[in-house]
Amino acid sequence: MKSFIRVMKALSEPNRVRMVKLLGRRELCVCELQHLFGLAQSTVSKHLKILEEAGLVTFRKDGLWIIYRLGTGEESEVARVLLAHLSGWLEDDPQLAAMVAGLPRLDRGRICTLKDQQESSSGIAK
Amino acid sequence: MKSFIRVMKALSEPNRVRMVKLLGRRELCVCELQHLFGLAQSTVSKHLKILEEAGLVTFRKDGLWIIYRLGTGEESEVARVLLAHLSGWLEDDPQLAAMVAGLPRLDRGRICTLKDQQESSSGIAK
DNA sequence: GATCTGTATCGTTATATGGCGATATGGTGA
DNA sequence: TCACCATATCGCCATATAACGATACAGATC
Repeated sequence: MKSFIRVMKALSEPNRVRMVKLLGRRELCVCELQHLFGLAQSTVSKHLKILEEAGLVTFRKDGLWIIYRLGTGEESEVARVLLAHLSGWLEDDPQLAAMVAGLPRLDRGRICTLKDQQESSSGIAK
Repeated sequence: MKSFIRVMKALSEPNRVRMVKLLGRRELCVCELQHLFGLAQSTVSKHLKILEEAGLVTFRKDGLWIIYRLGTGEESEVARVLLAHLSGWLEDDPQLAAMVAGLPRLDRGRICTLKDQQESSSGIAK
């Protein structure tokens, strides 16, 4: 029951669901997600931790960057099933669509390196 | 997105999930659930409302009783898919198993009619 | 109509959650 | 070693949620 609830709670928050959907397109580092969502870095990090503890995402390190990608759902059938369905669900969410549209223009090397972070007002969601 | 979140939130609370599982066995009125869970009547009613708004359960009236049963998920694919999976998931939850074991002994006419409600300490969950 | 009785709603309280800024951590490179 | 940068963690605040008791509503019975 506990692991089931963990997965359901993780997917009970719209921004977390959008993160999962985006990671279904391609892997993303924390600062890319931060720019896409227009949230504080600490907020994004916390969301990712919740998703990771639910078995929905994993990560690898690349230098200073921590790059998140979809989990395989190996540890949790619930996670596996929901990940499978999520790839088709919610494609019509406007905020998600806007972020997906912005994905190609998203250049990790350019975005995560600038220190004038106030330019992060290019954030889309909330 | 909103209806998706509604379903996920509804299934993010262990007692609500157990209610869905129990209703998968047979339909139950509010006071039967109240006795099974050992919760206040108002709490049970609120949980059922949340499940109903998510499309996971429906109800019919039988005299004074309001009898809840599983929804068909007609209105929501998310609800339909999760209801289908839930019938197999979580069968090993101890609290749920205890309630399922008590189902045969549960007699609506006997339980819901007594006014000595302090006997409701036969509640199992929490 | 008056009165039960089962259920829904309201008001309150304690805890959980999402958000932020500040700080800690840990790898990179001078 | 010493900055520096991306990320994680901490502390705080505002809102959401689960619990309860009290009350309102609605059907049944007298």
